[in-house]
Amino acid sequence: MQSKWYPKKGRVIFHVDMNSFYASVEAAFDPSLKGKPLAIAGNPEERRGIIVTSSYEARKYGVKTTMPLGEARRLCPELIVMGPTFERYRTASKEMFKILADVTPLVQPVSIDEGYMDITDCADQGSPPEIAERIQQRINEELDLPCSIGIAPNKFLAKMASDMKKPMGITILRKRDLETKLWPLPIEEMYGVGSKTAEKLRKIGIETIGGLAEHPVLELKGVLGINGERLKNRANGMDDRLVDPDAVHEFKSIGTSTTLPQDTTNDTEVQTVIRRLSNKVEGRMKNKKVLARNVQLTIRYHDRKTVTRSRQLKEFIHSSEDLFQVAMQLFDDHWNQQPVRLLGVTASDLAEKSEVSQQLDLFNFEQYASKEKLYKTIDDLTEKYGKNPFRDLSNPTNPQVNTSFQKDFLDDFKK
DNA sequence: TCTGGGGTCCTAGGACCC
DNA sequence: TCTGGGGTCCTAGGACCC
Repeated sequence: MQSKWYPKKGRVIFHVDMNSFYASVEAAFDPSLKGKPLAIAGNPEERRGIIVTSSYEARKYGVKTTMPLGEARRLCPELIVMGPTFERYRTASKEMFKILADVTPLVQPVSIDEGYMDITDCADQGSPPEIAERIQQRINEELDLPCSIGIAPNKFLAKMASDMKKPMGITILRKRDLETKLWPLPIEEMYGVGSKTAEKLRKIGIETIGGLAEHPVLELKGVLGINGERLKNRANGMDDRLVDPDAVHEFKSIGTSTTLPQDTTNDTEVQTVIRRLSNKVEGRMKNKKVLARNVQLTIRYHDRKTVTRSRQLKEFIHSSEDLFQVAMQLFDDHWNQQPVRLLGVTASDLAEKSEVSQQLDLFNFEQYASKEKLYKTIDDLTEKYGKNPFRDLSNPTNPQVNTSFQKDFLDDFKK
């Protein structure tokens, strides 16, 4: 949520973007790879082999992210291809964010290799370009990794700025630079505009970010809905989103999926895969100490048509057996008998384990002298807080527990 | 050469309640 | 006797990003 408060004074936001991160980490790990065309590809020998990241040397040959491996090899016969080593990337990422945290606690990681910083109150450490340069040098000297940094008054402009000079760039994008630096760019280079949106915009005569910036908002809303207005504001350099260091902990779903070695219609094979995916999701839920109340199954068919089917549950679950049962039920209910290419299991509507067990305690009636006493206590507290935090008291297995208000309520109740 | 796996946010319709 | 409109929840799909 955005705070209602916005600073009167302009902010200074950095976007730090690691350059071809996976490839750079591998080259730092094994310096003999430096200066060579290198690509990281998911499972090189299987059909899921697509390019995840490539070094700048490889990019010169036209090797690009999401390109099938075979095509990449054709474009660049001497391409060195490696599978990903995620542990290495996670370690490097942690070290990188440590360096950012030395400047300010206002760091918001957005993925393994990029993050925003709000350095508005870091004037004592030097000018923004000086701070950026120090960060870039430290990451380069201590981790042997290149990065680009965008400096701007908000997140959107900082993001666009970090893209403007790579690798090892530092780019300042001020409001007064919009006309010369941002507006001439083709519309699809705008963050938030993908191929579908770009196509719609081109249909109404918009070719550049500048064209979007000055287009009548009504027509934009007609074509893109509320997003049309937001994109127009961004194109005009307006973006109020705050740098939120806690956002990274507020994840909303945990899922995993896999493309099968071959398409299948075999029920036991499907069962084996869904079992494996459920185990994996359970493991990650355990690590994060969360329970889930919604399970989603993804099926991609041989023709790449993808359907998702989900079920909202009465109670929170955590075991792989429960995940498996729900996912398998969804499969049996909705599979159209066509060969399956990919399967996925996702847990969502998450709650922290500690909060859910508090809930269960609350409704363990035996610990109170009587049900009447429990309800009386809840009534008293409801009066005190002006509202009852539980959606439906007649169904104690279906409470909602995600707000701090509810936490306070529960803490109070325990007294 | 045929297109991975991890996510988030938004939209829209139907069910249901008031 | 006929009927409005708001709000929330649930489900499914689409768009986008790294």
